[in-house]
Amino acid sequence: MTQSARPTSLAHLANDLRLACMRISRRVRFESMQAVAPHQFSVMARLDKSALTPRELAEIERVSPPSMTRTVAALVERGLVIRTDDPLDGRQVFISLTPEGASLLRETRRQRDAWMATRLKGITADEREVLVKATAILTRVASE
Amino acid sequence: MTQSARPTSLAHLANDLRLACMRISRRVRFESMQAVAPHQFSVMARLDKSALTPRELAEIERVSPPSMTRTVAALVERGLVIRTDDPLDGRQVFISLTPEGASLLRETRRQRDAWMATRLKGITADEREVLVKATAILTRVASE
DNA sequence: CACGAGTAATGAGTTAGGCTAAGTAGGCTG
DNA sequence: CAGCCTACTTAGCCTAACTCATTACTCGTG
Repeated sequence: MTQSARPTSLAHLANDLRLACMRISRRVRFESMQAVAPHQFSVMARLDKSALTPRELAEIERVSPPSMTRTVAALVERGLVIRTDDPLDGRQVFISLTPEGASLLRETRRQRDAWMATRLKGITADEREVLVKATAILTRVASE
Repeated sequence: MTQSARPTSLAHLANDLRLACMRISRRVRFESMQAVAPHQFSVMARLDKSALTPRELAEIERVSPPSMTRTVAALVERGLVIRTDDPLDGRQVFISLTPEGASLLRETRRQRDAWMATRLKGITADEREVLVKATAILTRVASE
């Protein structure tokens, strides 16, 4: 009630929309499978598109290189990612998903989507139409 | 583009909307002030409306009572919250924000809102109207 | 072509926050 | 008032972050 019935100033919209997104995000993370720790899952998600070096992963995840070494080691241990030597630069290694890792990633995403879809079942057709339009805007805003 | 131009099935909407919310949430968390650790900030936010006992905080944050003891101790140490004995039940204590804690909370929220508001400056009036409606729906969905 | 500077990754050691189990103090009830 | 329950804390362990130091390799230059 405090959220939705307020004047539509930009500041209020920013506040309410931010809170709504953060709550949704929080609940999605909570409800989904906990097969790997959040920081491990985050790394796996980065590897979905392409293989990366430990340093790149560390920078993307804003973590120190030794921490990433540790996280990667744990994922290698579990068979979810694999290390490959760079043939051109002997100092570097590439980290990529194993089939098991890719499968786990897909499964987790499927569960998250399922949770979200369940939530959306209760809305009306009009509301759905609003959310479809809003999603396009939000996606653009998030990527700016 | 992969996000917004897809058919409006419930499954696609769930996926796109979830991703958009999670990205926004992630970016807000990244961009805002890091004066206190996330779990500490979360506790402070809970104390904004009213004082709570350690047990209540532990349950809300889904953390064990000893962990909450530690978190609260760290916040007391920094002067951001204060412990008050319950005059009716000598076992209990109440945790509440100090003026400094309340001030830090406001400042962090202000920063987060500012980030979000900046993002929203670029949208059209129509889009804003869509987001206002969507926010009400999302807020309801997130609290179900 | 050898050697010093620079870079990638990792190892060692510390700190912080999570947990469980156990302890202490205060309230409640037969 | 004895015994039990509850609220919180302390103790001890585990994991994951950090910094600093080390190893292995690359590259540029004298």
